[in-house]
Amino acid sequence: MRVLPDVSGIDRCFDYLVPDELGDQVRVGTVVRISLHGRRVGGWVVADHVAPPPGVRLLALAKVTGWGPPPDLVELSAWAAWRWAGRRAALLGAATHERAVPTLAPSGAPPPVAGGPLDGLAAEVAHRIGREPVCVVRLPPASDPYAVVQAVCRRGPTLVLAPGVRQAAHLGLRLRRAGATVAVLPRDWPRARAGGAHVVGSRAAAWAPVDPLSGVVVLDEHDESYQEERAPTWHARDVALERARRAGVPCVLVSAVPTLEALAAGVLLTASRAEERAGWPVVDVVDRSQDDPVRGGLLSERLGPLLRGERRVVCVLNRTGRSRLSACDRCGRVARCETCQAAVVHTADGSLACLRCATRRPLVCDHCGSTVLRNLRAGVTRVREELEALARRPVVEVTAATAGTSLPDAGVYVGTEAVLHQVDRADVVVFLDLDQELLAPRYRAAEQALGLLARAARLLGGRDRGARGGGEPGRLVLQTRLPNHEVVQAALHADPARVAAAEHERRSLLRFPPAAALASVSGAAAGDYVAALGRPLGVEVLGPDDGHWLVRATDHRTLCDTLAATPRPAGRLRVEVDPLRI
DNA sequence: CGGACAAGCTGA
DNA sequence: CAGCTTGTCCGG
Repeated sequence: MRVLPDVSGIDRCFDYLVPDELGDQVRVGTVVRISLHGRRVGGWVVADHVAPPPGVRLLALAKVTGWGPPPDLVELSAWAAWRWAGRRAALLGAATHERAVPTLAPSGAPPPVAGGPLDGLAAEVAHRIGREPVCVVRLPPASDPYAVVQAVCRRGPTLVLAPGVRQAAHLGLRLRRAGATVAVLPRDWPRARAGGAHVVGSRAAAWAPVDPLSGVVVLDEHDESYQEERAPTWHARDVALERARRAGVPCVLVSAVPTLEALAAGVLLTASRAEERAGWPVVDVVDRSQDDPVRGGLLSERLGPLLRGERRVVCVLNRTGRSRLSACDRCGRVARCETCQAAVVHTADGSLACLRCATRRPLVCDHCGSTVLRNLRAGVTRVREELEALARRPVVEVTAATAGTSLPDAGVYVGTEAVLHQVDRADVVVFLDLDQELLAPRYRAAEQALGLLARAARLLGGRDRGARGGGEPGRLVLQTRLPNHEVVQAALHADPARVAAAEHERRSLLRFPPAAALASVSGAAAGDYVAALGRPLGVEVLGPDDGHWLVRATDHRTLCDTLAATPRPAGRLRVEVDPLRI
């Protein structure tokens, strides 16, 4: 047996003998313990009937721990280790239950899923998945994707991915109520391994066993939580696509705002224009291009009546703290750090702090000594105070720091994008400074901004939302100096294709994914590694920028072959293939 | 990763 | 030169 040890720092296999009494328990994927260099470590069987290298005396496996991934996922882990330039053990770890699984309960095989006739887009999906390997279903934010899931599940055991554990659990419940056998990952891993069940889960479930795999659905395909943040930075959507391709089964990518990666992978199916419009809220564009940039502030006149009513309002501002940029009211100079010249932020305790080098100083202009500083870029904490004055009712601040705590009930919330995860419904969502998203110095900024708008749209429901909210449609208010930006126009016209078209052109021109393949290389050993890459045809190296290099290649094959062919120098090194935030 | 072993440094 | 640290190598 060939075994890959689960030890960071060892990314190679060793051969062992299988004792006769364990023979029937050991197959490709089995989790075992082995003696390696005098110590006992865990590992996976990755091949059997191997010819060991000549001249080595084989040891016997020390123990069989239990069930691991099936052979197809063991093979997929080798592909993913290449694709994301990482250790194979990290991927096999994702494909394995966290606790030992010594035995499996026998699987029954009851009817996979019940349900009535499908209509509209779901019927179209049911029809097309027979002939298209990959379908991209653009479902407006307020639409329920359940019928699409159902359409795929009818074919047999299906892998369904949702961006969060909550959504996955909810979906599992609905499928069960419809009479299906469902394993909700990670809890029901042993049941999934036994086979005959649909499997639902979040990112890691891309590695869940499904037997026999009959189809794959990825919900909210654009959601960035599908990418693992630690290296190897594998993406559940791409793992799902490859799994489906290898198994020869359909893969359905669902999103209100499909990524260019998804659109490049399959055929696009959309609802009718009328249906798509109905699934987006009413959008109010507050054009601030004529407002004074310094004195205008973040709260336009349009907000007053919305805030003072009875409606539940969520305001989004992706800046924490009180002020991210201040200028002296007397001499007009921007407040900067005297040590490193970065802009200083105004902290809650009333001092100025540099986020780059941690220097602090009192609230004084370092040029003219004035103590009056004007707030040019208010953060959430400051805006909460201003909103409360304007709304004349309590305003609750929500940031990533308040996640997991129960939010106080209030009529108005203000927060970073975390507020869109923590509040589950709203009558009005206001993006106080959408330009910050539109102009963010990241190549995916437009897609990411539209993703935020889609998430906000889901809190609001469609423009035809029924009984709840007193019949008034939800409103999405966008404060911007760029009213003609394609992201604003896409939301306004419920037409995400406007962003896709503009982005496709831009990324082709600038050679950003999916028009090229990228990897970000950082860490103390990054320089040595990048030097060792050489300059193969079709590969270029950019940087370093702040200790990060970018490796760009014409396609993933070229990029990943080059990365795989380069030995890793000693020292810290992070290779991030397909970085989302650059 | 972590044990083994070798080479380098310190103090008597 | 013992006793310790630091570095490099390698595992079936």
